[in-house]
Amino acid sequence: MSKKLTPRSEDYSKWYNELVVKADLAENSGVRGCMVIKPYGYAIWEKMQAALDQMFKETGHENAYFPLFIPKSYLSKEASHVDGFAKECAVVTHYRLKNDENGKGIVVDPEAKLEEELIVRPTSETIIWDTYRRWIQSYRDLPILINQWANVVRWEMRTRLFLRTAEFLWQEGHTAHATKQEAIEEAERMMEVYATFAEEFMALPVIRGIKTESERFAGAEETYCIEALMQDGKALQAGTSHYLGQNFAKAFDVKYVNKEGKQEHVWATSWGVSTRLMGALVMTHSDDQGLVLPPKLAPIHVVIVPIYKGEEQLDQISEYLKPYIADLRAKGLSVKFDNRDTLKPGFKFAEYEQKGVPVRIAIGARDMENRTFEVARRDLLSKELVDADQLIDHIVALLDDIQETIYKKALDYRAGHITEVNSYEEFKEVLENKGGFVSAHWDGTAETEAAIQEETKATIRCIPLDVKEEKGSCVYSGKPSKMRVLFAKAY
RNA sequence: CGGGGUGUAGCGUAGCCCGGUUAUCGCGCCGCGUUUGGGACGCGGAGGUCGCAGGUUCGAAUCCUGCCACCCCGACCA
Repeated sequence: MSKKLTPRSEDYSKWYNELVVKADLAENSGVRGCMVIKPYGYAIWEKMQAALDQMFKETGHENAYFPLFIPKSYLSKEASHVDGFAKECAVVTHYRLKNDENGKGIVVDPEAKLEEELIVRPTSETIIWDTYRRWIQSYRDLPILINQWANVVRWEMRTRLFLRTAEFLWQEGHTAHATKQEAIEEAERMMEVYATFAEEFMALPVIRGIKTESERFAGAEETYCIEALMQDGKALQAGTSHYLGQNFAKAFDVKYVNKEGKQEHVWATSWGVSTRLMGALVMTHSDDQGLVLPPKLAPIHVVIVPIYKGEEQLDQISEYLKPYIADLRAKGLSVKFDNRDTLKPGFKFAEYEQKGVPVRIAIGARDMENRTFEVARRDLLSKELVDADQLIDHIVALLDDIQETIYKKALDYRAGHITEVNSYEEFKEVLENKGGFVSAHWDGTAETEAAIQEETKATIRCIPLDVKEEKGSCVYSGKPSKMRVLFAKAY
């Protein structure tokens, strides 16, 4: 790497991009704003998918799949929804190419213009609600609890690897309920699922909260979110869950007959997390040597690097290791034995550190003689000798410890970067010099929110769910305020 | 979409302002040998539409025009 990488440096974006590329997660594809997710990066995404999918199933959801293309007219049925997405839609206008008559290669066949343009989904509310209309007649058909794993396209002005790509992978849940209360509970439940996933699997502490009206999802009545803090002091929205009220049901005329025989519009939610979580993972735990992966999401838990002279010694080590590898795998661990002969151990050490493999075992003639293994942990970059007899138990416990340690580290960092302020001067000073979340009183108006954003680039990340009632006055307007909200500069 | 910057081998780059031999260097890659407890060394070798398309010129990586991609800042956003 060309310069020392530090997550706190001004050049954070460079650090981030280099780290992602060097750690073999992803790269820019050259197709505007799209990324190639490499196998190692995708393996992490698959781990995330598996964990989330199980949590969705445990909360009663099923997977389904809806079309990529959305007729333009669908999008305009819900007024605020179209306002929110119209400016970033990819539009399909034709369905055929032909050879240019002047021999200039392939051109769009003007004869093949679509009667109605198709939008590449930026999110699937509209096409799903158009479908739900046909599926729902009676209260007996409710609730519908469906999740979709898909890709979506948002023609963003500016893209950033993992955090904001033109095409991204995500899951979107879309549920329909007979009552308002049930829908609100669903939206809150899924926010909690996301928070649990972030904290237990990603080792990423998050703040549960609700968005202000101006930050709300286009078409939602309430947007719940989990907000995380990155190492450079910027906030990142890691997941959202929306209570949609009856907005989409009314726009798409989705009604059901209740027990009393009366027609009613259904109540809706939608919720999603995306490959942005990969960005959160990188930016939360990484250090100057590369990635640090939480064991629960690491594609490789343990890498074993042999240290030897000559083929004969390598064979001896391979043979010696067999039962240990089998035992580790029997514990459900993903173990890689790196017996590549062309690279020196030091090179391999550095490579796996860059990739964030949680535990590394080094084994050579000396260790076999002493019946020990050299065990190194990625998070602390420390090494110790472990008795061969205790290896398996040690590794299992070590992985748990790493998961917990990096979570605590991130939690401590965040705790040190939530600052209560009581004046606008202090507000600006903390934002400028320290970063992180700024907890401040706010008068509740969109005008104040916009003015603060204009002047400081900070937005209200959320009104935390566990906020305490507390009399105060708005840091900006001085008007009375009942509680503090969290501001931050955000990605 | 507005402002700024960059584009030369897989990666990182020199050369560009001021046009002129065979386009520079490092890493990586291939072969052989020696190595292997923290990113090895020697010798030999391969690899280039200088982002793309036009133009100016006897001659363009270098000057001009257009386009594309990427990076940064802004507006927008998961």
